[in-house]
Amino acid sequence: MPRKKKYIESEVIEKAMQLFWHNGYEATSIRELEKEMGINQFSIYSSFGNKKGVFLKSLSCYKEKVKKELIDKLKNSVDGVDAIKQYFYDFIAFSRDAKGKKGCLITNTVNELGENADKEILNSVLNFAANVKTLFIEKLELDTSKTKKIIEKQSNYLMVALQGVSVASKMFNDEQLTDFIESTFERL
Amino acid sequence: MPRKKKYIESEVIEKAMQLFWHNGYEATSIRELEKEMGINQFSIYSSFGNKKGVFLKSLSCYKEKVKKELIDKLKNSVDGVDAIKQYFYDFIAFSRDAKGKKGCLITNTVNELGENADKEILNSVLNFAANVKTLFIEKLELDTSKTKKIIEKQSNYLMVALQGVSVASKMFNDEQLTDFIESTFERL
DNA sequence: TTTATTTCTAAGCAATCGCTTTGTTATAAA
DNA sequence: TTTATAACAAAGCGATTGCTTAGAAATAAA
Repeated sequence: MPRKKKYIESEVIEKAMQLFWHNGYEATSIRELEKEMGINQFSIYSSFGNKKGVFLKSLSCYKEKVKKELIDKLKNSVDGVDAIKQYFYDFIAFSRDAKGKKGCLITNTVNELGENADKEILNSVLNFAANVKTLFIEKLELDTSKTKKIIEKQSNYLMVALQGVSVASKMFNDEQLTDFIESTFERL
Repeated sequence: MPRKKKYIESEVIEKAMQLFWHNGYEATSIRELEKEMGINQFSIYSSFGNKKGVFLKSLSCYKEKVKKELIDKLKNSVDGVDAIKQYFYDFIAFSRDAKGKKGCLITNTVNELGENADKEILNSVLNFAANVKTLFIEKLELDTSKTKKIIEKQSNYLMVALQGVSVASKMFNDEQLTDFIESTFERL
């Protein structure tokens, strides 16, 4: 009996995600979300509950996007360390668009909300980081000469390095980023 | 003829800086600054003009603190690369206090405000990064076997690595951070 | 003591925040 | 065609934002 929704939730969340990615969580207002998502506040709240709900869905959307555009490529590669290195370069391209340098939404969120962030948000973020690390470990294990201990150390190294690239991609130029990535992978 | 101020500007700015360091620029309200600085809004505005003015002074205060507690030690060291490595470890301790993990105020600011930040703020931030890089270069040059090109590359490498430590220090544990620092300096 | 000047407290400004409510419009089942 | 139901647009809620203003309190010079 009721009329149908004029919007598709996954489509409007993609737009919300872009806004959070550009501006961060707190700096993104419901009014801006209205405009960007193309639906009004009532629809936002009836579909997603509250601002945090929109953000959590946006985080999921971001993860899917990363999976499609970065993770799957890494997973399917037959290379080990070289594939991870390519992931770093791919991420830099991924983190940019016509509107500017956005870094990584996950890293941005940790940096903005810190350890005192809402637990659901924090879980979502940490869960993603854990997945990436697991994937790095899988790729490192392709070199069977490496011990478990070395692989653990190198995966920790790569995870922090990735955070560095995420922040640095906002302020450093391509030469500096290339220097970093090349140096990072020189001895792995 | 007039009455005297009850507060010392440098003292209240130190407290404002701590608040910005913990919570970021946007998330710090004038009301919170009032409480933390121990003076009221009128005094804040008459001394510093506006919120941005308080923040700019806070950035200067932060830089002085870093200089005293980290930079001077690095400058005075006779070591080269090892002194930089120690700087990384010192930074981690520096970035923590009883209230939590704060990262680096400069990095936090870049990550929060991005490339669209106010120009005065951006200048202040980029100027600091340039100073640190110059100092790293000086220390790298102590090894006279390194070419200019290698030193440029390694200094870029170290600057991005430092950003990584700053963000990662908020969410990673000490073992992961140590793995990162040790691995980072294996490559120099 | 008087007076000029500045700091102080405290109330108040418009604008915006996240969120809710109200009343209208559209639509699928009866 | 009627009717129940949900989506819609828009106005409005109290709270908070950065910032200003008005009046009282304090103090050094006259």
